[in-house]
Amino acid sequence: MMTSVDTDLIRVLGDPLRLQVVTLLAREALCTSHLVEETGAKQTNLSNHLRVLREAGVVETEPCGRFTYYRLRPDVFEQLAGRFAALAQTARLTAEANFKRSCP
Amino acid sequence: MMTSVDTDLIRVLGDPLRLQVVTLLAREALCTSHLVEETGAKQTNLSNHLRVLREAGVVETEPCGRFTYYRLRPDVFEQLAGRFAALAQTARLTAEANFKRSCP
DNA sequence: GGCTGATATCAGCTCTGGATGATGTGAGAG
DNA sequence: CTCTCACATCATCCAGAGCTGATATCAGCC
Repeated sequence: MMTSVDTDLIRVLGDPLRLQVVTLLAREALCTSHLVEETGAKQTNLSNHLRVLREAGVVETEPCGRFTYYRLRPDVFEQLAGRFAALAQTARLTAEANFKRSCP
Repeated sequence: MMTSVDTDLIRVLGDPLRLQVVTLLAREALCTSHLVEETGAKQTNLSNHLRVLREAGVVETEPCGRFTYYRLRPDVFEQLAGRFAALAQTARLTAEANFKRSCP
């Protein structure tokens, strides 16, 4: 079954600061100092969250001298959007047809 | 700005058991005992998670005698899918055009 | 080489959030 | 009315996740 929309990925995106970072990175590649400036979060904290995003495959890094550019991986979000769209579609169908399992 | 894809909603969906429930409910409306049976989780635990889903507006309930039917609200997922699709699109554009803010 | 600035890692604290057992509520069967 | 069953709520426990300060790494500049 196509059930499991990888929980870990959603979990990673369920944090306010991380989602803010993701939203910022969607528009342009940024390095850590930019993100510190934009979010107001401390460097250490941000670096920890970026590590989480990196390990989840949400972002990729490109070293540039002393700086490190972070950019979003669009395919991750395309897949995620697709999963949710599919879920929405089956839910819509279920709602319209009023599918329900009878009480035992 | 259309930035903030409501973190709370994503957070709610970022739990394995809750996502499993959502996936089950996408196909057919079920009552708690069904979900207990399907997931193998304890009734109390499941009831707690259902409360979270209810308060997040993800599911709606319909009492039916002693039973309570849970059904998914498709619009929630349609919106969510739309948000992620938009995010994916801007990220795709950014990646192809290689938008990056210059290092200070 | 030594220094500075950018970023990552580590260790520790705190507190949220999930799991569980006991209990409350409310509807139907007898 | 009473008993049972479906479900919700409450109180508690504990692991995990986020925040922070200190430290390590690593690249460029002098």
